[in-house]
Amino acid sequence: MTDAAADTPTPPPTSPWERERPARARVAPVRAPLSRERIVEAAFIVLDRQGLDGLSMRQVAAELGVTVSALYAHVSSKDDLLELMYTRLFTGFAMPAPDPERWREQLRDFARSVRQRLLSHRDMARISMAHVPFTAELLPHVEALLAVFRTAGLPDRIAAEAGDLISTYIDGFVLEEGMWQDRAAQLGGGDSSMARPDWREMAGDMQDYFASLPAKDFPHLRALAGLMVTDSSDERFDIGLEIILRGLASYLPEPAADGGPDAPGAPDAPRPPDAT
Amino acid sequence: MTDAAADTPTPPPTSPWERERPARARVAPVRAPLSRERIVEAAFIVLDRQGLDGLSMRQVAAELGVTVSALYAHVSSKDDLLELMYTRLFTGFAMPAPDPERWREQLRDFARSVRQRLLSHRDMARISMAHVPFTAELLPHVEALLAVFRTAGLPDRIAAEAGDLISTYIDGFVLEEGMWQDRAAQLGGGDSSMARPDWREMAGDMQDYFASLPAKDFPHLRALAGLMVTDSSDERFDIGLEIILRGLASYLPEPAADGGPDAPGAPDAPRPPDAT
DNA sequence: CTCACCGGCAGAACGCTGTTCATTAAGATA
DNA sequence: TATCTTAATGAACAGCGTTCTGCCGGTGAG
Repeated sequence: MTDAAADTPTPPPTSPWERERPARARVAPVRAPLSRERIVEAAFIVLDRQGLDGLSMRQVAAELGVTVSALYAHVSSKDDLLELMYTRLFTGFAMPAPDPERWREQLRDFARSVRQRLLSHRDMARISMAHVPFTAELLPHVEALLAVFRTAGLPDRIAAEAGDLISTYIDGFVLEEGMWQDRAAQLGGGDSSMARPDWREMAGDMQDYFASLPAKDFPHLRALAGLMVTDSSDERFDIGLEIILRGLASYLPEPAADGGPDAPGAPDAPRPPDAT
Repeated sequence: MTDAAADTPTPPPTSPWERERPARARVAPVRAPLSRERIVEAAFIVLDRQGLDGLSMRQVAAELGVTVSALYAHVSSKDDLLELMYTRLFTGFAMPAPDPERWREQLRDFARSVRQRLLSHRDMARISMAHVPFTAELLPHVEALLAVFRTAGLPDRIAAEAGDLISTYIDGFVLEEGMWQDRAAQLGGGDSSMARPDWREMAGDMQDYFASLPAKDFPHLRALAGLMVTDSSDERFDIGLEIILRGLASYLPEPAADGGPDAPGAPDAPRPPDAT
């Protein structure tokens, strides 16, 4: 504070327009010491903005106002970060307590909730597809799912596959949803706010394309064009899910004459979504 | 040939040590003019050797003894090349003529054949997952699949989803197979010839891990550990497939008492793979 | 109070990627 | 023989994941 002040002249009193960063606030606002959680958080922001192909370590670092190498002090690799994002997507996910009388509804709710979580971040199904839920944080979820299957009365060999089957279905369905969405956005233009109308337009184009196929060679494709490309994917998701649930139900012993009106087990007893 | 020869002086007679390329035979042996087909072929070689992550345009070019930019005269982008590989994997795939009495067997054969094709090239399920079979070359296959569903008697809304459901299942299953295989190889060491013993060892480790979980918290996971990680994936594949087929069968009208011993339609009539 | 330490971040660098550009060599055509 | 077309080259650009070295500020010991 003596003559040393000549070497480091006291900066002029911070001018009003940059008053908001008084103490060493150039890049790192001194707060938030860059934890794993903050990195994951920033990664989700970049993911939603630029998609999985645009999710680079440099972009995540830029989102945090930090250099790339700083990330590697908390995250060992990009794969590590992706795995963190995958597990964080499903932590806190409420699993049902197994109820043998409601296992179909429980699985329906489960599947729909998983799909919603996957849809809550762009390209999340692609990330989910590349990972296996056998990490320590996600094992309880697998256990809870198995519990639903087994207490419902499914044979062990069926229960062992059912979880994979349903999870694969959800991931694959949402993945495909995202692909169509991307294709529509890319076809229409870069503006992401235009995704909606472009999607509807593209669905119409697809139906027109199917309808334009030679009737002699593609009778079934023409007949089902209106069903394969629909406005809302919710119905399609439920139908595929119902096929799986009915397949599982076929492995239950026949309800032994105690059958209430909602007795599970009979493969044709539970009402289909709307299979006229 | 007048004084213009001074501008382009005739090169000295090729010195003896570079005599081996008398007529433009340095890299391209003048034969095989680098068609799309040849590029795809080389891409498959690189894919099998280095996996999808090691499949770069430069590697493909090197495999052909050609520079990168030469590829772009025949292929518009890497995505284009991947799509070419995807469609070529399934061109020439024999689809069954729909037979209402054998639709389950036909679908089983179909699914197993598709799985074998996916397994015939490394990481092929990852490529398949990223594409939709709605290209001109693959549309007949979709049509044939729909024909099987509809002539079997499935409602249209079910038939429209069944193709996606089965395809997604196959892709997802093989994808997961490959993931475990990669993880085992990567854990054991880079030597690809060691893949087999490492896989078995890893399956044992997984089972041990499941068995070591606290019995109080993971009873079902412990009970099914031996079924979820098996030596051969063939059984598991068939079981998941059978669940789907039974689910589809549940949408058929009850067989009207004409039933032979192999009558399709009854969801519990066809024998499960081995669901004790 | 001083000094050494040490963790967390910056900056630069390496080798790789997909893609584009101008250039060149060779064959075909007139 | 002169021109045109084709196909491949080599260099370049921007970006990627990852690693290494060095700085800088806060902390505990003497």
